[in-house]
Amino acid sequence: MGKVIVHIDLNAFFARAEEIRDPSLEGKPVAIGHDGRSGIVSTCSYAARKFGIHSGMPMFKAKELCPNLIIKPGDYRYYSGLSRLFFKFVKRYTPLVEIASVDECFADFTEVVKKVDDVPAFFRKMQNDLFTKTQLKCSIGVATTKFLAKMGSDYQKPMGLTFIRKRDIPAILYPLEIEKMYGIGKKTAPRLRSVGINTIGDLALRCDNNDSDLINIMGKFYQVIKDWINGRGSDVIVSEPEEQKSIGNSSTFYHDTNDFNEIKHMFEQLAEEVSSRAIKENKMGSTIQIVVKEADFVVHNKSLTFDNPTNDYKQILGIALKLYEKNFLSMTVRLVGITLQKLIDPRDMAIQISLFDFEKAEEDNRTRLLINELNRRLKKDSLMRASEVGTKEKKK
DNA sequence: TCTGGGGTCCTAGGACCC
DNA sequence: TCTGGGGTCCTAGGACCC
Repeated sequence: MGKVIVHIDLNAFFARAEEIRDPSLEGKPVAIGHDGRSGIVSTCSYAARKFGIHSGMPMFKAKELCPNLIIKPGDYRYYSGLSRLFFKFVKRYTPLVEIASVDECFADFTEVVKKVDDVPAFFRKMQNDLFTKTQLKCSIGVATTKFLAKMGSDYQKPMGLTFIRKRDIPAILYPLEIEKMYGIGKKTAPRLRSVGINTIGDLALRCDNNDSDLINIMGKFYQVIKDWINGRGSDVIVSEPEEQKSIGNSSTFYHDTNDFNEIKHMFEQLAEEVSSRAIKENKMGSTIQIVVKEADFVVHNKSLTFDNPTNDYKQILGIALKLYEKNFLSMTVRLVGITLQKLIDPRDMAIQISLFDFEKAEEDNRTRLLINELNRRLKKDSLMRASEVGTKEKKK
């Protein structure tokens, strides 16, 4: 018997949150996002969607489609409070809850469901209880794997409840357009269509035949997709929040610029944000990456790895500026960002050295590669000796 | 008035060594 | 002296998701 994996997705979460706070908004076209030159729609209510508005759309375009659109800037503190309520609600049913993002989670209901007679009625009640207690609306997907549960919660919105057993895959998923497949984005979808794969059903058929076009397009992801679509995907719920891998901040200029002072000022703000978040979360990183987006949207990254992890504002700023000056000076840019990577908890660190500058970091980098190398040789050497000893002892 | 900001993971090439 | 293949780390770029 397989597991019972559930995916719960809050419908139009930010927009719904605004409606909960101000019921007069209910039924009206509401969009969350910055109403500025380069603002885009983060989320919008179902009433707004009827005008053709969707997330990711430039705000000015949304206003064209719907002149009466109500625009809210987004109150993320409030949203995350509601979000915590939602997870708390789900955890009352089972501790096996994997938080996937602010408005969705997976949960393992295998044991819960064993005590239930009418399973669809049970989930319908859960959905209604969430609404009564928090006013939040959700869609629920119930399946044997995380992928199928996710596709299930996406199938009917809002307040949908969809069961996808393995035998339901052809009826439910096969007719869907290829863009509906989780993991297929706007780059891969056109490539799949160009080789005649237009629906998930087409994809499934070509997977069965180990189609070479498909393998070429998908690369390593091919096997994963094939498993997903055949109902063999992962059913493992990771309840512990995973260690964060990076802390970053980026910002788009009001106007594209090559004014170094302006850019420097932006880097100062970004470094301050990254540093304070890292300190707050008790993290230090030993790689600093800057990202630069040109006026034509071409993105460049430069990074530097060094020996002694830091979360110090001055060090982060210093490295970011050096990377910028070295690679992008005089470039006209749209956005810049700083990301701190290779995070560790400083409490796990044995040594901390405060001396720090860019040249030293670059030198450290070379030194560290050498140390890595020596370390490997040492390991190899000791292994060899161990095996030599083993041989000698055998001979005895 | 075209196109945000937070992330994660994968790939491919270069450097380096055995 | 020439050469192959395996392996790891760093870096830059890309794709995707919410």
